[in-house]
Amino acid sequence: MRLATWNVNSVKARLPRLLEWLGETKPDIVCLQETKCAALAFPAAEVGELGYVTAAHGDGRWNGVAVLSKVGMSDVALGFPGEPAYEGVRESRAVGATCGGLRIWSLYAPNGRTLDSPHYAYKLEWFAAYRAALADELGQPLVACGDFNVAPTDDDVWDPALFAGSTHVTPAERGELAELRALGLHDVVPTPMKGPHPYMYWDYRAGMFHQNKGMRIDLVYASTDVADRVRSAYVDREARKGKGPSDHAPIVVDLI
DNA sequence: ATGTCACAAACTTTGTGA
Repeated sequence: MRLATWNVNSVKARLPRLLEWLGETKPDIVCLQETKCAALAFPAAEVGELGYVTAAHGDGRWNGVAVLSKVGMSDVALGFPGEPAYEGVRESRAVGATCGGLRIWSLYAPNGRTLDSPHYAYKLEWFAAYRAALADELGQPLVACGDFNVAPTDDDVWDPALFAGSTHVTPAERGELAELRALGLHDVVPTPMKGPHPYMYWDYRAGMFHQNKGMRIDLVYASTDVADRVRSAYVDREARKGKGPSDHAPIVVDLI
């Protein structure tokens, strides 16, 4: 069983690359984030030709998440109970589905913007609400993965000093990850394709990818039974190269 | 590091978000 998660930064803009990558990598289950696509506009027919069924949750211009599966799909959940709204709008940041005997969540956590922004408070509330909702789903093989917009440790950013006073690295944000792990979830850390750090996000600007100034903010959190089945996990940095990439690379996890 | 990219409306340029 091969599982993947990828923040594609617009599924429409990335569609040729996504289809090529799916054909080469052949994951059984794929979690996508930042599809930036209304649910009805998702290219389900195109991925369908490769054998995937789709669960898409989308607003249109911003956010948007999806699960693709070749191994069946049931119990699709668009968002989760108690999911908070931002400025009155419940955004498309979580989609759940049961595929191939696994409970899967594709997550796109709020960015937070700045520490004094209402978006930061919303980010922390969103994590707490997700954790509460997930408590009802424990006891089955489960994977919660996607763009968490939090670097778990200082080793997960290229220069921790630059992040002083910024989002993504605060004790409060890292505390939310710790609370998720306290539910019995395990951080499946992928192997980097190059260099010592399993970064999968590099800003488009300033040659950050070339200099490997990246971050590990996309995470795979797996229940114990699933974590015990992990044979390998890697960051596919090849997918970040070339013309028209996302600013994130995919993570690929192989389960026994 | 603030050097790019994607989107949509104000639509051949700008504002927003990341």
